[in-house]
Amino acid sequence: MARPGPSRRRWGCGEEGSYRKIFISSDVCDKITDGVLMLFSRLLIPTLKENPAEAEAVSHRLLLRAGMIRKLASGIYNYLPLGLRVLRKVERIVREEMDRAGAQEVLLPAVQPAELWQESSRWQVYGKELLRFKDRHGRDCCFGPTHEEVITDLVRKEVHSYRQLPLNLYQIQVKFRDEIRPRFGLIRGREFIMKDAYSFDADEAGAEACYRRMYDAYNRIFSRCGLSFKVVEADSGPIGGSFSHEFMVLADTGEDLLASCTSCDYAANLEKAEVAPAPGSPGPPVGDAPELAPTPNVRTVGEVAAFLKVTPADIVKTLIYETDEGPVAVLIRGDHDVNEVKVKNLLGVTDLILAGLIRVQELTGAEVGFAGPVKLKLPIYADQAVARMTAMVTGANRDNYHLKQVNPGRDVKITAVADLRSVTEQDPCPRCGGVLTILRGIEVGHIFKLGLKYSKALKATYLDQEGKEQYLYMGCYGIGVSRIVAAAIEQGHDANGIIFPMALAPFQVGLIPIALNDPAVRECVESLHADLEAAGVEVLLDDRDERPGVKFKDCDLLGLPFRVVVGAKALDKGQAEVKERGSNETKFIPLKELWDYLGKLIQEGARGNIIS
RNA sequence: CGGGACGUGGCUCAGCCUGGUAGAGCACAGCGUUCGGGACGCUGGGGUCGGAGGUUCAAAUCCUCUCGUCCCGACCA
Repeated sequence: MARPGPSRRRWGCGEEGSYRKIFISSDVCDKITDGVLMLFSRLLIPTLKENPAEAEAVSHRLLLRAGMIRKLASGIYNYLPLGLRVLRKVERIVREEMDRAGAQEVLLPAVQPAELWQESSRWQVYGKELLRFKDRHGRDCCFGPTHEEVITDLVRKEVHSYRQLPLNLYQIQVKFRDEIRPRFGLIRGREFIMKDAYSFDADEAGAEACYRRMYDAYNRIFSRCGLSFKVVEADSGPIGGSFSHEFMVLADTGEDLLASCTSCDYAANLEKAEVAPAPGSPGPPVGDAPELAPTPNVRTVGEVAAFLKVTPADIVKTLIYETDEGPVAVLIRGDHDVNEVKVKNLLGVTDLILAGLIRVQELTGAEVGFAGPVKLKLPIYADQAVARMTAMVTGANRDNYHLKQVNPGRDVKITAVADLRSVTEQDPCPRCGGVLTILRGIEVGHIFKLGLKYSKALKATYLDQEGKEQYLYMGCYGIGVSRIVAAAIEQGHDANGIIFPMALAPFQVGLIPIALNDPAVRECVESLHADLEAAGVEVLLDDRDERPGVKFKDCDLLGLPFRVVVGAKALDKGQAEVKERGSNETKFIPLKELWDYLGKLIQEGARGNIIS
């Protein structure tokens, strides 16, 4: 019989004849050792009927139920054979696209010496997330949460000339971040698998070109993974310059909020999303001076609004923050939310913490709930919406009193006005004035320009054409490889289990024989299995001595895109039943056409796997 | 780190309030019957009730401490 397509021996199989007689147990072990057959009964796939108590998020639950992962400790997981297969699929796509974009794969150590981190001064800065320990000689070490230091060290030692540039190195590595709160299984583990790439360029223009190449590569990667995602502008922190994008998989369980315009292509992480300044200019001050109003035990915006019969938009919250440069006050309109990332960036500080009850009393002279900007002896930063208000209501810095008719320019000494709040769906798009929606997403990729931060700290330089020493321009590009596995499940599932995109499914076809003891069924399944494997289709043959219902349930749970059932009835007509996991469509296909039928569908579904 | 919940065979949980025999379902092993959507019968193995201390004649149950896990908020792929 002619084999369709190239005979791919993906699992290093032996003779074609060895596909046969798969149910003869004495042979089976040999074949398994050879890696020829993927028999359900031989693989470690400990599926669970019930939801594990420890799992809440869909992907976490289903990964456990499908026997893909098991927890070893908080935020630390074993990958079982099926889970690993999915992970490998992601890795393969990532490798292919990184290579295609001109990056080179390396493998850097997981354990790193403290010296490098001290050199970049992140040993002090990184905090408790960095897992530190000592080796037997008492030398400080850490388990790498990221590899800027290591890669920069490598490159400063090996790269000295502009002739060696540009350079883009990546790795797929286990990382460890001692997260405050690991959660949602693979979405936020402490140990996780990440692809991280670092680019080195002679100048800024080169760095930006590289950034764009990575941007394109990332789009290809996530498309190929079959994910529905959105690229958003991201906060790059104090060092990042103007370029930073995050790749978000849209999912209700996402931990990130993003604002997206329904008319243009503006999209940004909520931390970053700009608020368009309102048009027009503020009206003249109202009244002659602020007016004291008793507000006994009335503290929150809601309470004050109700008590004084005004709207939250008439009120201004005065938030007292502690920073590494001392305390500050931030003014936000009552119906708005402060955006601490924006505040941090404006102030150029790394620590920003709401002051405690006692500190607030020290600094304002009143309990929390009565702080106000009038005569407050702190630097005062006002959101642009506040600066436009007239006759606002604020705390009086006196217990049980508020002030009415406060006018920013007249009564409050404002240090600076800026965009300090988060956008809402009521705000217009800052680019086109269109309508914004707020969505949830899982961050699966982040690219940003590092500039000279690390090359300066670690003195990574090269000689340019004039023989002048120059710092290397760096970029950094991460992908949460293990997180993608979870994200794909968050996006693809139903009540029966996982619905994997073709490109990530551990197998493309689940082959289920009904009534194994029927020789005709057995014969048919054997040859189908052989034909499909030979056609390059990955098949999981459920050879277990289980009732059909059990096999159907497991097949659905595992999320294999196609289920092929061979039963006596259809077989009499020379047919097999093919069910598509995603659509639940069932068709009876003549056996002879099966590989052709499936092959086409799989190719279509896995456009991702084909490099165009 | 703050707030909440929970730790009882491999899994899901009951028992705890009101102290006295450790239970169910699933899973597992054997036998038999079944066999197109998580079958059934019989038999069997498996738990120092997270750990330590205390109260008590007696602790899964009450008290204290401790460890671990999960959920909600501040970090990040």
